[in-house]
Amino acid sequence: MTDVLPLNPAQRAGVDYRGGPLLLLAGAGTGKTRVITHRVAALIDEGVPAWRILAVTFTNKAASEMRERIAGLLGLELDELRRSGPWIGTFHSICARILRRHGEAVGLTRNFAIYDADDQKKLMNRVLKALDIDTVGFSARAALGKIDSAKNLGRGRERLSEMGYGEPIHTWTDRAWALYEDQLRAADAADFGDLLTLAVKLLREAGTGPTPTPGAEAERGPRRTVKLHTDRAPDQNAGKSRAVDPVLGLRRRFFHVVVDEYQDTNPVQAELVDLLCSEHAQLCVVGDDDQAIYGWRGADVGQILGFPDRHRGCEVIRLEQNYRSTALILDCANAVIRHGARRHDKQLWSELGPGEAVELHGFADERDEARFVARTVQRAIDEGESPSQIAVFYRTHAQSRPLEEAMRMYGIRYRMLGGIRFYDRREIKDLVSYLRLLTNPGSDLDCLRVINVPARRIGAKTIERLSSWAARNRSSLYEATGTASKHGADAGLGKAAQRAVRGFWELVEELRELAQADKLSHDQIAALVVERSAYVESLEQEPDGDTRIENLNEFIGALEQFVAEQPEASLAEYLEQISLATDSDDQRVDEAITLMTIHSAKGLEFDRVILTGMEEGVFPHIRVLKGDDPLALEEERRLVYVALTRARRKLALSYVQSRFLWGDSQQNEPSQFLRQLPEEAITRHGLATARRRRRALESAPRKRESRWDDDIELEPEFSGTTAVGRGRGRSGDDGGQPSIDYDADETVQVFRGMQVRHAKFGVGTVVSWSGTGAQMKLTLSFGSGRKTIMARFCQPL
DNA sequence: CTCGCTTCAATTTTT
DNA sequence: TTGAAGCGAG
Repeated sequence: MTDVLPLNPAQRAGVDYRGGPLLLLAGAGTGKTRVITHRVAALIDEGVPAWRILAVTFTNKAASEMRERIAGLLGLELDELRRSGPWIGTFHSICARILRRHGEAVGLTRNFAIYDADDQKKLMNRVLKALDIDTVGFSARAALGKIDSAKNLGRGRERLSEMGYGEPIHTWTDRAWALYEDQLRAADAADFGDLLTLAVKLLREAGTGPTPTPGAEAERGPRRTVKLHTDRAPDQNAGKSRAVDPVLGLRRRFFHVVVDEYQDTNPVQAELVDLLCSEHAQLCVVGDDDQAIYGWRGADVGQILGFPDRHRGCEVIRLEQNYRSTALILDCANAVIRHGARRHDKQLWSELGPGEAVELHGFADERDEARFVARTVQRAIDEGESPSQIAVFYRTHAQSRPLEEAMRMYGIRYRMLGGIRFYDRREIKDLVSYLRLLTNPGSDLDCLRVINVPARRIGAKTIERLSSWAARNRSSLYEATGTASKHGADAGLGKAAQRAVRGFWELVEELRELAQADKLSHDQIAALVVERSAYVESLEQEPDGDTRIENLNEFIGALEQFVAEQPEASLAEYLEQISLATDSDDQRVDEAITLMTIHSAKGLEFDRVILTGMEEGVFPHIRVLKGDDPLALEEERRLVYVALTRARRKLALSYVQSRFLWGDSQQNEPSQFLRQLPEEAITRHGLATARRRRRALESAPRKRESRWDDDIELEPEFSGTTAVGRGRGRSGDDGGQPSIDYDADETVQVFRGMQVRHAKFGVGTVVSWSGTGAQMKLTLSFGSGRKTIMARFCQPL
């Protein structure tokens, strides 16, 4: 993390090598980011014009971290670095940037919108309806899945039925795809796949031409252009006598290209890299085949494995010294990954000493597991560990709920990555749709979304009439509202409907004029949308209205900040940032621990990691076990590896015997990956069912006879129920409920998670209790912290 | 036209 | 269990 230590020889080589294509195989925690940032900084330091440098990362977070660190190394302010113009971003953001500038050729204006998964699904549903496709087993999701995989392979609207998706059903997909694509273009929109495909198409069709060599400008370029070129990027002095095709210019622009997480690039992305590498550019790709976990998104590990073959004279440098984790943790990670096939061989080692053994815990069910997690976290925080350095992982989002509940019950602050994003909230999407409609009235999807939000008496029937009018007159839905509100009888609308539609149209027109007048900033426009549409008033009527209104304000606040930071940027560019944002891009909250899937943990590290749900069918996932793709299991293995190598000092894994998931409870064996952990690196902690647990409390630990973990010693301590029935301690699930006497004639059962009200502190949740009757004290968790209070001062809710 | 009800289907990982 | 889509009553 720090840049205080000197680079080790391999890292140094990665920074300094200039002899051609370079493959940097960087195991987890080997200082990969350090090498990349030092490399870019060194290039700039050597006089390579910064705008000639392209660095591609996997997440926006990684991109901003890289920017900061490079700026730091060069002693520049972030703004100075930005102005000097290196391109640092994710594939998607770089493509979006290219398309904003040059997208006309592929049918996008500079204000095009980016459709997220939700938008895509809505659009596809409309398409399927329009085509009258509602065959069983043909969902929008399935169609989009096929289309997306095709796009990840670099195809654009070819016939899926001819692409190896041979089944008859895909003639439907062909038709659906064609219409879907038409609708996207008509709406001036692109989906995630389009960003890549269209950018590649653009670049590919820009043709080829002579390419400048690095340094050519300085050595033999015409004097006058030297300055121009070395000082400023071409697109920053647009309009200056440059006859060259600007897109072709892009292909010749970069002298140094660095790609991070190369193991997770898919074929389109690989082609994009090639297209952006001018003939003499130095390409440096960095990655770890052991951490390839995006095969399902079209990424191809073959890309990194075969890189040396595809690039003649390629230099391969291996980073194998791990600076992150202690040795026992690495032993586990190495052991699991060693079972994998098809990988560049490497062995991570660490000088940090053995550290603590990796803990392996078994539980009866997911609630026990969650309690264990909460208690472990609580103890760690009590002992001074920083919550921001603690993470809990799971394979799928579905596993998060019991964990969240346990956190709330214990009053532990947490944040969750990858659940419902802030920008996915209904109210935010509504506002965004309004904003998109202002810049882009052709977007039927957005029009559809807000035409009756807040409810203004425009229902399905009216919308249907408007759409068919629009279809007949080959206009957008929004245009139709405009016309219909003037002479609405054309569309067959009744008086009331006409008035309602007119109201909507006038509202949007007014807002559009204000937006186009350029007098108001984007955040002011957004505030105006909310105000004029009376959205807040309608939210006030709803159950969770307050929260939603707060969210809107937060959104407008964020927009205001964006305007302050980038006054020149368009609204479309801000909305782009939103579309491409992930939760992991959010700022780290210091006082909260993090709950996330392993996929979103990629690239992160924590002092303490708890990996939950290590069961067959959960991890490896059931779809992998049932499917017939042997490579899928390998990807699960790599996922385990990624999870384990996130931990710096403390690592615990847990599994349960019975898990309630998707409506019913399933009994699963411990994950096969657990068997691969070396005994000498782990300590085992017991599993017990609820019944056995009680027995265990009475007698000393003993062996059990189940096929389940014959070798596991029962530990009465493990799941926090030792004090059941004794009326104290952090317990209180099954049996032996203690009670509070509130009044002579009223006794109330106490249970953990129970909500009570205190006159001064408000509503809190029972975490634990001690004493009985009038002497009983409750430990309560309030939003602000915990308090221990006499039970008789609390009211049950 | 809206609202509230029922039914039904889906349920990995994400830019 | 959840969410979305479909249906009928006011």
